[in-house]
Amino acid sequence: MMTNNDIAAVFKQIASALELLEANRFRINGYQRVSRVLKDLTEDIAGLVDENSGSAVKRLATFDGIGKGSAEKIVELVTTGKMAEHQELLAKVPAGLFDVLGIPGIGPKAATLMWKDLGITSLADLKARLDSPELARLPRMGAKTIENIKKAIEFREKAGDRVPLGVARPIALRLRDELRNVPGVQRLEFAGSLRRGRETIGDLDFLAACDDPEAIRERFTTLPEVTQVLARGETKSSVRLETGGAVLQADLRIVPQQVYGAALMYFTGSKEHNVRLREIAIKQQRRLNEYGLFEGTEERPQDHGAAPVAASDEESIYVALGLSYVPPELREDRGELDGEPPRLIELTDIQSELHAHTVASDGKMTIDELAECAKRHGYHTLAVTDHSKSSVIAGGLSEERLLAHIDAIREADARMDGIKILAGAEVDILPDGELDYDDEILARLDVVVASPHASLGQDPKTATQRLLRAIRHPLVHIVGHPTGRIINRREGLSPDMNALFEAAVEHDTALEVNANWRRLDLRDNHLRHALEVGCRIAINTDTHRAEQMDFLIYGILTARRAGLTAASCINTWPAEELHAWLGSKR
DNA sequence: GCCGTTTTCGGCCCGACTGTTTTCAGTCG
Repeated sequence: MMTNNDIAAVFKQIASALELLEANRFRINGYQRVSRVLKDLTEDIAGLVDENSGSAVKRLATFDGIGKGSAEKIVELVTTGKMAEHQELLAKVPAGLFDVLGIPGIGPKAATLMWKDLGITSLADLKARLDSPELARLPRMGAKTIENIKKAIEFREKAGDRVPLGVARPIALRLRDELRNVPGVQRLEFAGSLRRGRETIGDLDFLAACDDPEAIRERFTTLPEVTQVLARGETKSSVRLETGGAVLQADLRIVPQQVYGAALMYFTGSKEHNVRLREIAIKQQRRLNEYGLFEGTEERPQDHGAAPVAASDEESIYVALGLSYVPPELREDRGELDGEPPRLIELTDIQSELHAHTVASDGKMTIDELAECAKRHGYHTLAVTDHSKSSVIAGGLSEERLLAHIDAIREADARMDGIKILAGAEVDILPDGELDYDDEILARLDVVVASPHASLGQDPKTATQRLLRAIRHPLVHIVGHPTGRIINRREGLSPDMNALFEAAVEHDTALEVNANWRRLDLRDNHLRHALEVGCRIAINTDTHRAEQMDFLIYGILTARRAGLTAASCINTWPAEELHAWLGSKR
């Protein structure tokens, strides 16, 4: 069974092969865009093709970036398991060369030279010949370049995957605060995918405005975490750093304060969003770059004394282009420039936590400690939701223990002021969709969060049926971390998400955005489609220890990326409204 | 390759930095 990601990977590889064969760069861009669009789709392409390959071509070609040609190639790939063009390219380009191209600093020109002139066809080949005189004889291949390639290979092997948001963000906050202490710094923020709240981060981007550029540059390139300085230019520096077990690249861009907004916009990206904005500017006979929005189409207007139409803040640039301000989380070229962006949910909108664990199962806090923690966050309601009996490793509760636990929760609720404590459970959705407690027990609970924990390698059809049963169950309020994926570690279930969303609307069951940064499940693009059909959403931290309640920000960022408004999130509702909704399922 | 409020051809974002260059190519984001 071919997944959307599999198909996207084929298109990405075609683009890489064409780069190595020095094809037209716009054609390469075209294939790259198809790959990106495919990754973002929630419709199961293979399923679409299975139903009717003719209409699948038409449907696929309706997505921006996918034309008739690519649509037909997708159908060919899904129906035959192969794509002629892809196979032809693979016959021309050695497979190992893609890894060489993946080394930072090695682009298509260098990789092609190594291949054609020296017969290097894999990363192993390259590593074996790093010190050979033939390599040094290639054009533009001096001692420094070779040294940089060595370090880049080392970095790539050590750094591995993109860094999860929850690892990168605390590091970035710490570095940001440290850099803000440098004398003369007027503004300093992080930008890039971190500011956009992506679930994984490629590198850390910082933007500074300051009186004394040399001071901030010096501090940045000599931070104790820095292991290598890659660039140290007038306005841009680049380093590799190791901290807290993470290996990352970080960039610092320094600009005058009066163009800070334009630079922040440019540095926040995404690249594709920036390209769209610049195209809009061109249509208006203007030019947009990191120094501002300028009248006319002259190159580098900032060098010729031109005054920008807008530059100091991001919003003024969107407005000058005739657009609404787009929050960073939405800047992904997914249609955010058409029409008015919604008013996105914020951290302070959250008023309840509906998924949290205590020492009764695998949490570290007692009921009282958990409730105090929730109170400190200003919540009006906390649901205590320990694991059910099948989650043996997590100390899941037998029916007897659960009944006693419910009593203890009720007592704590009676004892404590300032917060409503609800008796709940995180009930396993068993592999066949059955729940881990029977209905009589479930009916005694104020809140039922039903979540999949085991058999997460199920095929999509079985997984769909499994989750549908839970969504349709009249006593279930929320389906927790619906796919069970763990970022960079486990794919999780791949059900027909659209079928889940429709059922969730029909049965008034909320779907969770689990805010734990290892999960972020629902993920952003799933959630975007859930909102299109009108699902109710819960954002929960799944807290096991006090500090994990601060994971909420990752759930909020993910939700904002999907365009979630406060009203659609049950955790934002006032107590009476929330309690009434929970009660409607009893 | 894709696309269209200059639409079926002719465009397709823009700038910084490094290294190896005598004036710029390659890479990156």
